[in-house]
Amino acid sequence: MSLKIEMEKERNNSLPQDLFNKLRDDILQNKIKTGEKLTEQRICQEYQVSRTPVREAFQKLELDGLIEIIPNRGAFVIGLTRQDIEDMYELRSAYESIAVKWAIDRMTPEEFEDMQEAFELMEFYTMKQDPVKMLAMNTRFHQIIYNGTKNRMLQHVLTSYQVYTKNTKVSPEYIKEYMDEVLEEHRQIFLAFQAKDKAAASRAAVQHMKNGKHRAGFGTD
Amino acid sequence: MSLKIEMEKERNNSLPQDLFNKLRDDILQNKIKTGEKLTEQRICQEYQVSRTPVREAFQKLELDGLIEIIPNRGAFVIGLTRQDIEDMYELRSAYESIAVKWAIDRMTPEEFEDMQEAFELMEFYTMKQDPVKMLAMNTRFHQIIYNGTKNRMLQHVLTSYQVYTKNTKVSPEYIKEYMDEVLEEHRQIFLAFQAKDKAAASRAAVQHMKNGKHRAGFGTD
DNA sequence: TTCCGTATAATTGTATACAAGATTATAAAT
DNA sequence: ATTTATAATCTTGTATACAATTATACGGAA
Repeated sequence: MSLKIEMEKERNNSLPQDLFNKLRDDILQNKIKTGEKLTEQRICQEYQVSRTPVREAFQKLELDGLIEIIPNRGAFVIGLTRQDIEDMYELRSAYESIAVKWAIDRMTPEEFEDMQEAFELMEFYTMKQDPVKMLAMNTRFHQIIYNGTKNRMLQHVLTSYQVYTKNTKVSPEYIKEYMDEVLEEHRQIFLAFQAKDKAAASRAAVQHMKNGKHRAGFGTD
Repeated sequence: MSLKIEMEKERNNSLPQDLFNKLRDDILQNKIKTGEKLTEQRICQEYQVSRTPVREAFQKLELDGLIEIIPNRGAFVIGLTRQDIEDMYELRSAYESIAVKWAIDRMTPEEFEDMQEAFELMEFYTMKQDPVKMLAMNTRFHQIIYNGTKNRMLQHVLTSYQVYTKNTKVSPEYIKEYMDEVLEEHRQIFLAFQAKDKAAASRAAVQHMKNGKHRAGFGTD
């Protein structure tokens, strides 16, 4: 099965973790539909593994709110509604605001250098008009901030939102038109970090989320 | 074993779910120390179950950030530092603020009635000086708000913070002194809900968190 | 046909078995 | 005594087996 081969390429994690990641992406990308039942056996055959790791992945999916496990009945997919995604931008915005403030105080010099490098690469790939690599650096830029907060709960939730957002987003081609805009928003965040200006960083992060929501096709409520 | 008997009393959930809840509480209450290795066999013997449900519970604990599973090595407890708890109050505050605003718009009349009842019972148990039942109603009051937001992600995160806070808190006897104060803070929130005043509800919720942090022995940063 | 009950099949829940990797103990060599 | 190599033991990772519950199919009665 193609899915299995695809997965084997990048097997640094445990089997349950990989299954979790794959199933999560499939649910977020609507390859697996809302309400659908995830039969253990089907997943087993699809990935050529036994029920044990599949069940362990299911437990994680349940805690992540992507499926509901009804005892003795099975696992049912819970998708994201338009409202869920719209809400998520507001939740993420609140946490991004806190994150930049904490990161400015708690980040190590090494992490700041990483951030600078990530930003400069964003500039580079914007210039080269390479949306895929630009997006990868975008993800990295934010991830460095999350790690800089030194708070596991915040890191986890924001990373989760990042994955959700990425998977429900539009094509790289569409992004191409907005690359300059996105770069400028990150520049504002980066400059605020350089100046260690927490208020400015917070404003820039919130604005970035607001614009991101708009770019993803959601009104500014 | 006493733990098993204790657990059997309230077995409406699945076995992995019960194990998850029990282990989470034990970690938060520091009965299981930070850094300690959770051997599957030990948990199996303690609860008289096989490794399968134990491993499934471990997966959930890992996603919740309470343990770290190192492949082929085992599960190691990650505790909460004082800084983690202090941070949590700020994270929770930001979400409580959003929650009351959403709940005011999205709550059903039935949910509002439940909220009113929960508040009135808080008044009653404050009068009766019963801190345990007062605290139970406190939990219920907030839970009604969370459900009122109609957003699963927010519900999940806030419920999680609630569990964390509850388990790291001081004794009911200590709470007794603050019952009137706590009641008044909830009255402010409730009145704002009655008036559907989102700004006032947000202010009241944030103030409630700020005071709660102080009562738990954490300076107002 | 429609409804209901029973029997059969399918699926989930839990326990156990086996394989692979990690840890510890033992013994030999320096 | 210390160190290193090797073997035994223990722990985890995965698969399978068995038990319990649920879903489905079949057949008879109204």
